[in-house]
Amino acid sequence: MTSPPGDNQDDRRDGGVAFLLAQLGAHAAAAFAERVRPLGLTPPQAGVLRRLGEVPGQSQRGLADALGMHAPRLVALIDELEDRGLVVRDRDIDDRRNYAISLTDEGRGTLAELARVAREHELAIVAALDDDDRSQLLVLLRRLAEEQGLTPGVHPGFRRMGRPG
Amino acid sequence: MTSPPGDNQDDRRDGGVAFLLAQLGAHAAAAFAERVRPLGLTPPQAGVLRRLGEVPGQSQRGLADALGMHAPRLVALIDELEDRGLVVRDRDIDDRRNYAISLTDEGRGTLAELARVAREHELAIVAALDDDDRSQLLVLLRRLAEEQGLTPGVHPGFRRMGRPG
DNA sequence: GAGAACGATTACAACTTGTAATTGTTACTG
DNA sequence: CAGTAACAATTACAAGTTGTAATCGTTCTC
Repeated sequence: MTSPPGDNQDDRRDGGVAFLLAQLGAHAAAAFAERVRPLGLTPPQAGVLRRLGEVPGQSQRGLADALGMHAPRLVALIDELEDRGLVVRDRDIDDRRNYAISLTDEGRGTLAELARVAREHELAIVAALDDDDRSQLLVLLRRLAEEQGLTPGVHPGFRRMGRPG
Repeated sequence: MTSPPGDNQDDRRDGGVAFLLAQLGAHAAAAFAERVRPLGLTPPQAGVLRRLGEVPGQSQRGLADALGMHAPRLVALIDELEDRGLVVRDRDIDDRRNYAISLTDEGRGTLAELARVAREHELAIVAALDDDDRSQLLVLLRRLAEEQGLTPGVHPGFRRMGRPG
């Protein structure tokens, strides 16, 4: 027994770490969706843009794998981003089956705004903690994520997110 | 730029607290759904049972409010739980509009299994941490949840969860 | 009593996601 | 140098879930 009778509410569902993570995670995801809505983006689209900023010229298959989503889903996302002029599809000269997806100048601008929004979002979420506590929390969460085998930057919920306003 | 020096990657999307919370939260929710599936329950149904264990004889409206879900959604959940003999609908004698929902003996048995599963789930999630770190994490997460105005025990994602196997 | 308010229910519509089949291109192989 | 297999991208389709609006019975109030 790790928890004495007095404070064994540690593993109770409404007070345990697991439930709090699920609760806070859903809240953080919803809040982020709210923040990127004014940019006309959904969280999955934001993930696509960010990934393209890191690794330009990827194929759609590569993007889909990196983001953990299915190919048909990605097609629709790219379609919308391309229609709005944020990304372009260029044929890969070596292998014309592949499309090389890249950011346009406008896409880079949106990505910059996205970075700003993400920064604000982060600050809003950790507003209750001072710098020391934030570092502490970051260390603990990263340890959990690693133990659970989660890939950095890949959000399991990229598959289901609401539309922009 | 790849990874600038120092620790300003704290607010980068793939490493910040906000993203880690969303990532871990989605993972924890999915893992919990997986664990309750053998019991033939979805997470929302598990929430209903747990709530009924705490406050028996509630009306459906009371339950819906307490769990943060819409009435029509709750009707379907109760229907299934009642068909399986886990809960019963009794008319409120004072106000016959209300149905008083209670657990059956079998429902109490399922609730006990549910508690066991939840305990295992909690331990699996925090497996990477020792007791001190768990307490520390719990304190930090509770502070975040309070700051964000989250109601203890109410999961924002109770509205969308998969079916049992 | 007559009408407004409320709980529960049903029916409906919108949305999102996963699977399967299609097309065009490249690599392998006899 | 065919001809087949494999792969990227796309399209079409089907399934499941969720939120809104209308319906029915009951209760409170004037």
